[in-house]
Amino acid sequence: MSLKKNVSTSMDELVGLCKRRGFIFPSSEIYGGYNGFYDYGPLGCELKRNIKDAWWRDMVHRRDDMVGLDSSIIMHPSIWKASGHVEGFSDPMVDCKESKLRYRADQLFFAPVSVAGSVIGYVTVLEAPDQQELAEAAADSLKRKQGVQGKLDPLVLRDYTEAQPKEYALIPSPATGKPGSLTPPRDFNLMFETHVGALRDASAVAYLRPETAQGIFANYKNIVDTGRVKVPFGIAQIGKAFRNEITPRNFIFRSREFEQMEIEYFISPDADWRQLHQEWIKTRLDWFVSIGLPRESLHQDVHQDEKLAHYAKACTDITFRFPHGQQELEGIAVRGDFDLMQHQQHSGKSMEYFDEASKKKYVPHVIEPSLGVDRTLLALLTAAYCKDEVDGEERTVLKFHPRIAPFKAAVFPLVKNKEPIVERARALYQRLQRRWNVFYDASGAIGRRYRRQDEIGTPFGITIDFDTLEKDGSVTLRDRDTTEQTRMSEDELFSFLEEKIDS
RNA sequence: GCGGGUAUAGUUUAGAGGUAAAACCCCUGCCUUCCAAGCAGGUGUCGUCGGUUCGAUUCCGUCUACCCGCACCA
Repeated sequence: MSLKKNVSTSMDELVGLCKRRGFIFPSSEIYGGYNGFYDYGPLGCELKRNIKDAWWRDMVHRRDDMVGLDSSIIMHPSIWKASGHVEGFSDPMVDCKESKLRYRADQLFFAPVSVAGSVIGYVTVLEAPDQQELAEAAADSLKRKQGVQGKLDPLVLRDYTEAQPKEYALIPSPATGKPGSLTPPRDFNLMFETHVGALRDASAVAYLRPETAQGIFANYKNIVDTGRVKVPFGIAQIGKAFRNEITPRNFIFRSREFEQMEIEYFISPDADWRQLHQEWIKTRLDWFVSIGLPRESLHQDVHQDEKLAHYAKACTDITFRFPHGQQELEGIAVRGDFDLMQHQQHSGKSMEYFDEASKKKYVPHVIEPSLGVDRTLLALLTAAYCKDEVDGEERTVLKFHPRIAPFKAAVFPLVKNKEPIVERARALYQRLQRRWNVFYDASGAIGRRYRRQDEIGTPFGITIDFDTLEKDGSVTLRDRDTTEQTRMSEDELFSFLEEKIDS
């Protein structure tokens, strides 16, 4: 058997396999599909559930400092005002009609150029550390081109969102340098709106949550008051989130409805957050490896200070080599006390915590490891997808870790026209089924049945043959990745599977 | 949102202005003592809406979805 590395898994192949085998379907496909939404089929929902279960077990059940939460998707609209999503979770965009380029209005700066109080034109610069100098140079060149004498008045840069309607026609496009080709800024809030109650007026507006994290902050006080938790501790939540993305793309990587697994880990303001941050990064990297992502496919993207959001002290993304490029899987941010302070201010409720150990009162800071379930699933599919050759025949294999494989094992009677073999196989299948999600298949040649399971990532095939009945009761266990076979007793089989799947 | 491309069975493809095909897959039966075997049978298709036409899956337009590039991704 020769192995080919899956160096260039193409997204097309993956999408095709997902659909063909029932992992993922386009949403509403019978009506032509619906951009940005996907459905998880029989195998996909098992895979997804296994990912979430593994995360919950490892991050919540197997730790002493974590508790869980399941908050509502629609929450009081004030939550999103406090969090900044109503104001800030939007990107006003500007298009240049001539060059077809698009800019974020808040990253595009302009200023009227005036000499001795009279405006001779406008200049535009893109956001940059030296934008003031660039603008002044542009203004200078404008003055010379127009042959105007005199000293330039000081330039006052404003971003494009502050432009007056009458100025739109005067501001030059950064691409062409000519005025008049920029559109007015178009506002785009990424939150889905809905209405709560019978009235559909402005007072009834509510939002589908764009992240699960705010549900955690909103319940922080409840959990501190009732949960017998002590800082440092974390609250974990898994749930759907919704963002009205401008351009969903790359299959389930960026969709409008997706599922998050988020932790808010509350720490003392005096704690060594740099070290705790590093510990979380390691914890999360190890976890990805434990569910089957190769360590060498994972990288860290450390955000530079100037790239950080205003509420973050540090942020490191864990990225993965997806078919469409090296992209973010999980963000691990140090958010300080921004969110709790915002909610304290907007709700008027104290978010202070009394620390018994230090006898101090404070609002805790947080470290936020936040990842997408769907992205994790896509990463696992990408990593698992392989094409092998077995005896000259190409086969497609999903080399899932047994922990997350949709089916843990498949049971086959070697032939189906010998009733005792079939009976014995069904009996074993039913025994296994009490414990794991397993599959039974009696149709077709045994080799075909193995290949079918290879393609959906079932790690083990168990075959009942004549020796099982006539000799020692042993069964054949066939390994998906090596295709090697081992005979073992049913008792040995159970302890083998237990070790491989549940450890 | 802009530009380009694509859309025929579950998959990969063929096809012609006049009853739409093949291979593989899938299902059933027979056979089969470990890697997609064989035999017999079977299900299933022109993305949407509109126009031209006696007749459109084919020509034209619309919409939708997908792919590539640009832009975007607190």
